[in-house]
Amino acid sequence: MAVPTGDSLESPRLTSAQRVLSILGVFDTENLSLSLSEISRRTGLTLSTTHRLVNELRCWGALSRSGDGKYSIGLRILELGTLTPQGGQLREIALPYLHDLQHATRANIHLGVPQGHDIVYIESLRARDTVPVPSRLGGRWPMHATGTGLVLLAHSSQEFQEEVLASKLRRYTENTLTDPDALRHFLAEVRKAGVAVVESQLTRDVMAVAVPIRGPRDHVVAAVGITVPSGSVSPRSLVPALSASARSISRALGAPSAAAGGPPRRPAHWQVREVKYSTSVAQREPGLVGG
Amino acid sequence: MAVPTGDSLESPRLTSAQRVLSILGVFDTENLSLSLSEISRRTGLTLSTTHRLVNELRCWGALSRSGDGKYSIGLRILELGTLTPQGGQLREIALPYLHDLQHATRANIHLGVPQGHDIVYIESLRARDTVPVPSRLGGRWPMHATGTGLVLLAHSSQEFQEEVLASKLRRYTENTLTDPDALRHFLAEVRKAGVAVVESQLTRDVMAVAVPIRGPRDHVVAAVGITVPSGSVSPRSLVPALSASARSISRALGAPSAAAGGPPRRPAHWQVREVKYSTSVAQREPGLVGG
DNA sequence: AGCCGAATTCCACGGAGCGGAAGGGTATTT
DNA sequence: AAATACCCTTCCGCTCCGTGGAATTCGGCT
Repeated sequence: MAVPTGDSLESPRLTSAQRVLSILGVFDTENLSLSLSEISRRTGLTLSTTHRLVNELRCWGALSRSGDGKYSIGLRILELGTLTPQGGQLREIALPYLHDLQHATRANIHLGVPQGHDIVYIESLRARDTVPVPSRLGGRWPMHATGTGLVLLAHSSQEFQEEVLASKLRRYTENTLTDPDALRHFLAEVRKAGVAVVESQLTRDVMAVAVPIRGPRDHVVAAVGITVPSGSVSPRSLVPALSASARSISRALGAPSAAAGGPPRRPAHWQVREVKYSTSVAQREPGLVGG
Repeated sequence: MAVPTGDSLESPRLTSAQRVLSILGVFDTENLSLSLSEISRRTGLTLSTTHRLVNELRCWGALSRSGDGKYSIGLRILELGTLTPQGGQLREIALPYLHDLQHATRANIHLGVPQGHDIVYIESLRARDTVPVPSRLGGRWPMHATGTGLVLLAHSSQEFQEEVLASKLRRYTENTLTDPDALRHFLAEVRKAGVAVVESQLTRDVMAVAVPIRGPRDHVVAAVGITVPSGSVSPRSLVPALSASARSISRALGAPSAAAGGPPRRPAHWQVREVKYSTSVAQREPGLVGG
């Protein structure tokens, strides 16, 4: 159905569920707390509608009201977020290894998973005495611009890779890989070497090294990366520690290829119903995090 | 079955926003992934309604579908959760100090903020070689049952304390403080000593030590706690490190009483009656839907 | 005071969303 | 192999809920 209005501000005909979600969607890192009117303006909803929905969200705990009368995201959302397969179990399992890795390398450590064309960081351990990197827990960046993202992309399906390569690839620095052919070549290298080393792709004078993490069916489910200031240390020297950590995490996740010594260890009493195409991590944790 | 009998599940006349939220609400730590039908049953919504709403949520990223066709909470929720004032900035600021604290003590570290009558953990650093404690990031427990919760309660408004004491106080172990008078006495001790030391209140054979963290207006905005196995170390020996960390975090948050170089903190008179809005504690929900 | 913006409440109308029912798929049972 | 029992998906008419405009209150600023 053609849109009859030539108005630049057409009414997007939202469903009521979309209205609710659009309210949550106006919050971002630059808008951590917003007044009712601001929410109304940014969503395009009328003030009365916004008022009613915001109150329902607040009662449920999805929004909270701070001292100045403004609204921000509520703790209930934080709780919910820990229930994601990635942010919950995967992060939980990986965390001790990431701590060890940071302790050993004193660098910034990131753990990321794919979502859409982006990579989302489900953990970000920042070193105190190194360059600040623009990545935080919950942060999202295009895959082609980060070391961890390129690792994930390299191990994605062929069609997905082409889909990403065909999209608009934003250039962040002069080093950002945006040429499809160059990227294809780079991704092949990453697959072959098992590690991605990038320099100043997203941020100048920052080097990143990243390797994949595999899950129960040996699929790449996440990537772990280290970022250090350019020239501080040889990136290659970080690879062994990084690889070891990634392998430990993979093993803890039940990845066959990372199984210790003998045959692939299978989590007992855990019936895996044959799944068609599992792009996400399996559900239950083997439960051997501690010692 | 359309009989409006006095069934335990009567039709609660939900608004459409509540329907959306109720879908998100059926996920918890024991139900990390649910099929469409399960969501439908647990929410009480009809299958077709559930189907439509779930799809809208999935398109937006609030839900994701895993390989086996089940749904779980989506990464977008995780991202949103990092935008909460507590889970975002506060956690971000506190994290390095908590890491140091864990490194020094090798114990479980928790950072919690109040919500309703509960305490919610916005960070949980688990020691590898100690007892497992039933607390995870995003976990929620009654204030009266945890060391951190008791600290927060002790520094809440008088009326809020009474409100909590008047509510049903669940007993988790034989040590759980459930008697209002005993609790009042304990809370007074906590205020006086500036630290809460509890033993096996929530979990047997686990000791917890917790101290408050103060924000810009010197309000207690969070609590940090350590848990160790009973008898392993003297809880008192952990207090100095814990207090130092809490003070560092308070200072980083801009708490006047923790300002660098200032005079030793005096046992503040807590008659700060003019609590305008304490951003967190005074979070009641007077606005009831409908009305 | 007067002005302005924000927040809150009220109400009638219209169409979005609800739910019943039917169709198609897949695994489990007889 | 037929039968059974789920589960997921789609369609469509009716109804009731949500919408948005207007009116009211509140608070800050000149």
